[in-house]
Parts: sequence; C-alpha cells; structure tokens
Amino acid sequence: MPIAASGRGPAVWRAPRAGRFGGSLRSRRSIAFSPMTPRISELGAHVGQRVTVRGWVTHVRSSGKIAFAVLRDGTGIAQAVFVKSQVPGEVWERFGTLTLETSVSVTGEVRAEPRAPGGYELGVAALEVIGASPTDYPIQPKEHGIDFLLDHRHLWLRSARQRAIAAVRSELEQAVHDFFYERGFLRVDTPILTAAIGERSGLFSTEYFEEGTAYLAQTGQLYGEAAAAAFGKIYTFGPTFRAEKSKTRRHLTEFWMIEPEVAWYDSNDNMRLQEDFVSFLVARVLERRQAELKELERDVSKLETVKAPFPRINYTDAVAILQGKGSAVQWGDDLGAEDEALLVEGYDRPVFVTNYPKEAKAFYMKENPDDPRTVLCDDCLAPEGYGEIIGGSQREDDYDRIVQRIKDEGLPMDAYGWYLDLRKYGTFTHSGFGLGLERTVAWICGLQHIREVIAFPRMMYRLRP
RNA sequence: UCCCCAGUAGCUCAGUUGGUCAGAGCAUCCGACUGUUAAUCGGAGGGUCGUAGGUUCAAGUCCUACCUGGGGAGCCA
Repeated sequence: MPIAASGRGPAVWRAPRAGRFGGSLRSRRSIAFSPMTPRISELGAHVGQRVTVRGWVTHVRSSGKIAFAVLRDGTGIAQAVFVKSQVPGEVWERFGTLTLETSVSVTGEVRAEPRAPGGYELGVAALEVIGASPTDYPIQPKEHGIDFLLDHRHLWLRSARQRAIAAVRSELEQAVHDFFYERGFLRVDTPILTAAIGERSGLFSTEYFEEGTAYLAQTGQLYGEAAAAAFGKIYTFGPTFRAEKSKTRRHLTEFWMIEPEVAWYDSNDNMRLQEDFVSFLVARVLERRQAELKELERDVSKLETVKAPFPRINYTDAVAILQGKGSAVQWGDDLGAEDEALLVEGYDRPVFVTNYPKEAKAFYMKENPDDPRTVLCDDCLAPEGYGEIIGGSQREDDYDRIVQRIKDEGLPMDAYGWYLDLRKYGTFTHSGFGLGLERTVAWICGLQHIREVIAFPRMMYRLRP
C-alpha cells in the first residue's frame, strides 16, 4: 500500500478536508476522527464552527489563567486562546510545553475577533503537539544581521515578510506565463548544460563524459533564436548562471531569466513588447497582491505610474545629459550604475536607453543603419535606482556581418556553426530581450537586496543552505 | 581582482585618551498575572572579546598578518 495508509504519521495529518474525497474508505475514516481542517486563510468561512487547524507556533503569551498561541500555516496567522478554567488540565499543561515553531494541531471554535492577529481566533478545546521544537530556535521576532539570516535561510523563510516576497514572486511568474500565453507565444525550454557559447562573462564548468567540458547556461537566447525561426513567437523561462565575482545587492550567481524572441520584430517592436510586458507585470501585482505589498511596506504610488509607453533616450543623448549633470562618462563607455541612477532621476516609470556603442555590447546585436558606431539595442532601467532589469536587442541577421563580429570578438567560430545556420537558411529580422526575474521582484517589492527574492540564493560566498 | 567596513553572550549591540570593561536589551530557565498583540513585572544562568603574533607594568581597545562576512567598483539581468 502507498505511504498514506502505512501509518507513518498521525492519521489526522493525512486527513483530507471533509467531503473532498467523499466515498473512499480513507475519507470516511478521517471524517469520523477529525472535524473540518481548514487552512487559516479559510477560517472566515467557519465562524461558529468547531475546526482543527494545523500549523506552527510563532508566538506564545500567557497571563496566568488565560494564554495565547499564534499559529502560522503559510496561508495566514490565527490566534489560539486557552482559558485555564475551560480546557482539560492536560491541555493547559501541554500549552506550557509550546515553544517557537512547535507544529501543532489545535481544535476549537472559530470566532471573529478584532483583537486577534489575522482577525480570527480559536477558542481551544483540544491541542495536539505534532512536532516539538527545542527552545533554541534561532530566529526571533526581532532584528537580525544579514549574515545570520542567510545562514538560517531555511528557517528565515517562515517569516511573514519572506512569505510576502515569495507570494509576489510566484504571482509574477504566473503573470509572465499568462502574458505570453495570451499573446500566442510558445514557451520553449532551452538547455542548461551547454558547450561554450553565449556571452563573455564567467562560466561555471563541469565534466561532461567524452565531450570534455560543459558549461552552465548564461542565457537561453541563442537557442531562443533557433526556436523563433521554427515557431515564430517564443519565450524561455529558466535559471541562468554567471560565475562573475560580483558582490553587490544586484547580483546572484544563479538567477532566473525570461527571454522572449520574436520573428519579424525590429528593435522598435521589441521595446513596445517590453513596456507592455513590464506594465502588465506591475499591474498584476497591484491587482492581486496588495496584502503582500502592505506587509512589505511598499509605497504602491511608485508602482501605479508604471504604464506604457516608457521614455526612450538614445545612448548618445544620454551621454550628453550625464555630462551635463557632472558625470565623467565619455562616448564609448558603458554606463555605470551611478550613471544609470542619474539618468532615471525624475522619471516615474522605467526608462529605455537605446543604441549603445558596438564595443560595449555583444556580438549578436544588429548594427544601427543610422549610426554604424552603435547597435540596435536597449536597456530598460527600473525607477527608484533599481537599475537594469532588461537588456534587449534586434539581432544581427546578416550572415557575413555576424561572422565578422565573431572574428572581431575573438570567439571560437566552430562553436557557433549551428547558430550561423539560422542566418544561412532563411535569415529573418528578429529581436528579443532578457528580463531578470529577481531584479524585477526586488524592484516591485521595494527591497534593498536581491538575495531575499529567491528562496535559496546562490552568491559568490554562499552555496548553502 | 581592487577599494571601504565589520567580527564582544543564542540574537542585536554598547564598551570613552589603553587602567572595575566582561555590560545592556531580547531569547532561555524559575516565579506572578483572566484579553495578550515583539505583553508586562520580579529573579537566575549564560562570553577563550574572529585566529595568531607583537607593543606595553597593563590590550576588547594600539600594530601586523590571516580567517569570515558585508557594502561598492568592474561585469552584467
């Protein structure tokens, strides 16, 4: 028999919600032994009823003959009230053993109670301890240092703030799929193990049978281009890896990227897609995750103005603007983080910086016919100093020109054989971009550090937990 | 790779020109309290001051090296 019937855990732990699987042997048994077992977020529908809530203790307070335990189950928090004169002596005794993060099953009557965190409370009749928790639980309801928190990331995730961030991230991931699905894009999953191909910055490597060295993908773009020629409108959504020795609040060694690639889109179409996309994402979070934004104390007025179209500044103008503001930047330099922040000052929505010098950008970007020193590309800079969330470009579609660029960059021609085929067999105008999920979530949540935005961040000096 | 900053109790930190400098709050344990909201009140336990050298009558404090972490630059999303 499967695990569920093996008696490995308490029967109540496995009990499905009453009526959910009506008719089966299993459910009849669980109905007999346990009342309804709603999640905390569902308690409002059970006022006046006796229910059982399973969760973890986040707070214990006692005033002699009345005591409170706040429970968390991931969907919300609820307060369990123990009155000494109204519960069996053994339940009162057991309350005394509750510590932070003890997992429990509490049965009692649901009451609406404005004084209770979460708005509802349970007048306790029965309490079962499922998993004890020693008194040295490291994370307290107080401030901690970032080093300590990252060492205890597996437990830190249990906090209300981390749940709010995870919920916004999950909402954004769903919104990404909805956006592209509604517009007829196919999702294409590109390889994570690759031969040497992609961009110039650091690569993680691993042994790969007789093929020698494999590298963890830094981008799915080149594969995305092949898929665009096959399927027209595609996007990828996957992890990417950069072995850059970057120690800043904007960098991870493993992060998630969304990369659309569209046949017959030029650079202008590409930017329109980007501004529609970013506006859609922000609107979705504002629409469905107000509670989480409030938990994060996000100033939503800064998000409500994020609507397409976004201002566009071409690189050459940007340099002049920056020089006017006192920057030492020279034409030909890439823009630094400080320059980016200076440039978006005063805008209430993201800003595109377009057509950078060829030398500052990757080999696959198409030369700008109006100014051959530059390429048809754009960076999308988030407001409030959050910096680059998107890098996009129209791709070079001329076979001879791209061969020349590969040579100029000193890249290994043999690694790009299949990529060149895309220009050899029916070349096509196409464009795409990459949106960094973590930077986008950090911006929308208003967080200082990108590392809080992913459950288990991978950074230069952090591989565990 | 480079620049800056920090390591003192389980956690967050204070610690003066080198001389009662081994401290506080929270957490933990014991006690009180029938509506608490990071409860409150009383009491208790808890530290090789990151490591190794050095200067000095005396080092948590000054010097050197190293270790660990953080922020930033570069590079990028």
